[in-house]
Amino acid sequence: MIRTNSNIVPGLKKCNKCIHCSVRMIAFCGVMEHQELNKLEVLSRDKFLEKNEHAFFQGDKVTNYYNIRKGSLKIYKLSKDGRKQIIGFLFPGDFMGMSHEDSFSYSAESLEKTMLCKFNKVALESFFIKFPEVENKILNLVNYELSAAQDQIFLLGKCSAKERLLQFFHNISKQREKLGWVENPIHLPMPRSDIANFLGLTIETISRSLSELKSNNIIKMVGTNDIFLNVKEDFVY
Amino acid sequence: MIRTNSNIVPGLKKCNKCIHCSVRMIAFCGVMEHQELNKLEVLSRDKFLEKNEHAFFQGDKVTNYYNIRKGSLKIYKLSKDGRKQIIGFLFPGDFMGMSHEDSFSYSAESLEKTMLCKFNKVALESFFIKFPEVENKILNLVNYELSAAQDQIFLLGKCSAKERLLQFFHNISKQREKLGWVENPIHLPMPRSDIANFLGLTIETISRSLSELKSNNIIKMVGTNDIFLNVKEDFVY
DNA sequence: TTTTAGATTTGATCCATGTCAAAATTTAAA
DNA sequence: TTTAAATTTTGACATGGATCAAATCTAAAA
Repeated sequence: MIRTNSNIVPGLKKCNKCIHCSVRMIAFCGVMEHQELNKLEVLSRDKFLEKNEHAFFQGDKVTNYYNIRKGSLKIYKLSKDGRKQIIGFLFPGDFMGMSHEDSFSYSAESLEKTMLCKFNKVALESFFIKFPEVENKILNLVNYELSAAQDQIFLLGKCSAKERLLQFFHNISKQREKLGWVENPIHLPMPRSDIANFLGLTIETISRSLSELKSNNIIKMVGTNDIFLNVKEDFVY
Repeated sequence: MIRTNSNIVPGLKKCNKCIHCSVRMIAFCGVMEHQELNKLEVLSRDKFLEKNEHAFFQGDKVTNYYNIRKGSLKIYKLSKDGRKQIIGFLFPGDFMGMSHEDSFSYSAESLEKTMLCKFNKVALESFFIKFPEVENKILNLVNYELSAAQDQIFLLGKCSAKERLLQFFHNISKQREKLGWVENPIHLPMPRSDIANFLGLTIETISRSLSELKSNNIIKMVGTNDIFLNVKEDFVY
């Protein structure tokens, strides 16, 4: 049996220092030198989420920012009349919680057991003033998110159901590559209903598209949530 | 006859100082004091675009950033196989050209005669280091853009053709309000084909939806490009 | 003013995806 | 293990918006 990091629970607190953090180099903390890192570390508080637990809700006042250290979340918006649209999935290394106004414009809910670094908003913003390269890195991350959102607009505006699903899988594969995880098979931490919602489709269409991709040998499934991709190019860009 | 600002062409260069700029307070320059503003002004170069002229193309190396001073642009992405998706429209006060990588992830084309302030990328980024409140303002603007992109994802994922069109009109109305222009009637600087593309629909569907909105007295049209909105609430949020 | 090319609207038909229903599978509970 | 609940898949049918075609309308050019 292969032991994964997730099994190493005892002693976690002691190994928890930023300097040993496995996602530091892809998170905003990656721009800091070791001595600066210590000053950031004292601002950080651990926050654990059970599966399907919210980090915050749309409309809540923004008091904290978060780094995702382990696990995953969905972020979604609700309209006045109760319609829900998932606008993204977040993975280790992602920064979460910034808003252009005082309150969150979306809700954030974990897809599995998840670990966050929580920073007081005011404290972290003071930190930016002392370490402008940190704010600059955050600006770069927000620009990256904006670009991802624009890609999603393309997907919803111009792609068929099968194309949306395949692109979604490729995006998860690229995310894993960025994290240094095996790119194939990819694991889907979210149910079909979340995939459908995110891609602007229904679960039935997702299921039918999956069946077609399988019978065309474009993907291979192991169980319901692990997928091998046989096509490596992402067709859109 | 009512004289609008757009008629005042002679003497423009002389009235062109940042201090007198009509969009300064909604643009990033709005955070600067007068003496700082002079230092920014020397970095700025005027750039005029005729109708349907590109400011830059997707894939070009990013060497400049832009402020829109007058007119409007569409920004769009092209896929490998030639599909095009408009991902946004830009208006006076908007900041344009930031990217998370070296090259532009979209193209920018004017919808009408347009005036830009052009800043050398390296020079403006050096300016950020001296005036961190400017970079902070840009971060806020990018967060605003991100939020707008997320709203568009909601629109494409969950709204009917008629809802998309109505929300689009409301967004333009809000934009005008922000600029201190009359909210009603709104003027559409783009052709139907651009509206259709942006909303993930066809021109025929736009035309049919328009006809329905007219016959239900939700909008009133003057010519083909000026619209009175009778409903003031934006239904989604 | 008249002509002409382009843009917009309207009509007829089609199809990709949605909706509703039921069967099969997976996961959790007893 | 067995049972029950939830999730996923498959089937039959409906529909909103796309496609193709033609008729208007608008604005620029002659």
